[in-house]
Amino acid sequence: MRTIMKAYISEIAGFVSRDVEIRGWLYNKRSSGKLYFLLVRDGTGTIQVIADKASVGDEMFARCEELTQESSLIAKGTVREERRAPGGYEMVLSELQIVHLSSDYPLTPKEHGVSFLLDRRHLWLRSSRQHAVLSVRSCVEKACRDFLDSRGFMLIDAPILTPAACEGTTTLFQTDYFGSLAYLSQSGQLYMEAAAMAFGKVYCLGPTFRAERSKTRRHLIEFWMLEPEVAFATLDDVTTLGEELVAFVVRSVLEQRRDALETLGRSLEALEQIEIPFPRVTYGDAVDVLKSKGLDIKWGDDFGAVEEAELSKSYDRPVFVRYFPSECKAFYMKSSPDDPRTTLSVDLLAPEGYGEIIGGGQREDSLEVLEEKVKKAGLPREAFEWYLDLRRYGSVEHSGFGLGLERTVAWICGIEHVREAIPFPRMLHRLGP
RNA sequence: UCCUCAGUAGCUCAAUGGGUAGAGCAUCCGGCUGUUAACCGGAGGGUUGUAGGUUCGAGUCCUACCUGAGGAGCCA
Repeated sequence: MRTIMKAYISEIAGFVSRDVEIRGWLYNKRSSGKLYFLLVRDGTGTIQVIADKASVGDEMFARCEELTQESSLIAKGTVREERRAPGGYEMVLSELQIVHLSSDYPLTPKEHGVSFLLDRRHLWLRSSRQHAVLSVRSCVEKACRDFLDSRGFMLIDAPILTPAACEGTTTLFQTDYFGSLAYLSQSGQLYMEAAAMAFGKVYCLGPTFRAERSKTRRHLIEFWMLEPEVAFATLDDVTTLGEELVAFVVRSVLEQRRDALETLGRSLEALEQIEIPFPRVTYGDAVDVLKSKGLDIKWGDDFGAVEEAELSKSYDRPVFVRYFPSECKAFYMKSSPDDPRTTLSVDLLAPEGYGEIIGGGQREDSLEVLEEKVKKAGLPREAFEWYLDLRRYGSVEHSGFGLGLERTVAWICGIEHVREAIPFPRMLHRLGP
């Protein structure tokens, strides 16, 4: 018996007229009398496998009949180009082995509700849309890392268990740490500031946790952030960095995951417009614009979902809003030298109403001013002594930002809710599977 | 935490003004030689989220609770 080459479906075009073996799961099947059309997926793609009763024989044809949705199988056959087949290629079956017979697979090829699907997220991942979204996520993470690595940044992994709040304002998950309290990190930023003083240009990419009772399409309890931090960098430097990063990420997805975007029905034109430079407005100007549009907002208010959506609607690409009032931003933001009411801060709002995907700015580098800000924010000084040290031993101006991975993926994919942009979402009232 | 909406078959939904609970998909049986969420015929499948109330009679009306979804605030 001759050996047959194993192939992945994504590479099937290179095997035309050859006999190959594919290993995967039955996505769906259709029959037409003496024919079976098996839609097989192997994680890299899907292909139609055709079984002709006359040529495969009664016994193998009966095995096709026996196959249920999501049964695992090994199929051997000849690859050919076929216009009538989805994807343009199909495999003419010559041998079929059922690895495991699935029964009563809960996700039928028809519609399901969100709650039902989320309860079965471990199975939902197998569907083509989820496959597409998560392949974009994988591409976004790689593009982020490639971009920063190519610019000489060092990856510094931030701790998850921390002794205190990074930004005392938001709620933290608490856990026991051998008799004392520890908290799950809500940002790696403070540690990145320390690392920037050691390595110059650094970033972290990892999960963060917010124990906020948020319940919107833009919120997760556990989400991932990319946080670059650069020594000797100003607000302008880091604005430009964010702009080039986002443009690079979008371009990478367009180049490498076009098929996924098409599966999702994403408008490619909207993404192709994402080119630098992105518009930059000041917080003050943004408030004036919003007022002129009739929104009820005054100087000093932070932007809500309505304000963000209204602002981003005016542009066909992401827009930077800078110089927010200090009351809207965290204690470590450096005040503007020419207007102490405002901070050297920057948010990036994604278009099409997807809201804030970047938040950052220039950090306070004066020991005295930072001590005062820690005090004013009502934070426990002891927990921040190490952070204050960074201003005692060779303090320099430095800046950075956090990019929300799921919001970025949701925007690029054009999906409604961030919960689909992460493999296993943790949300208010949902911890599992 | 607040506001709005919804819980009926495994899933997605329907059921006039209160009068015997219905369809598609899935499952099982039968048919079809190029299907595209295939199609056609047949079968099984229900304590209508829970508890109470009104009524001759409640999926439908009332009260409370539970669960979920959408949104707000906060933020990425």
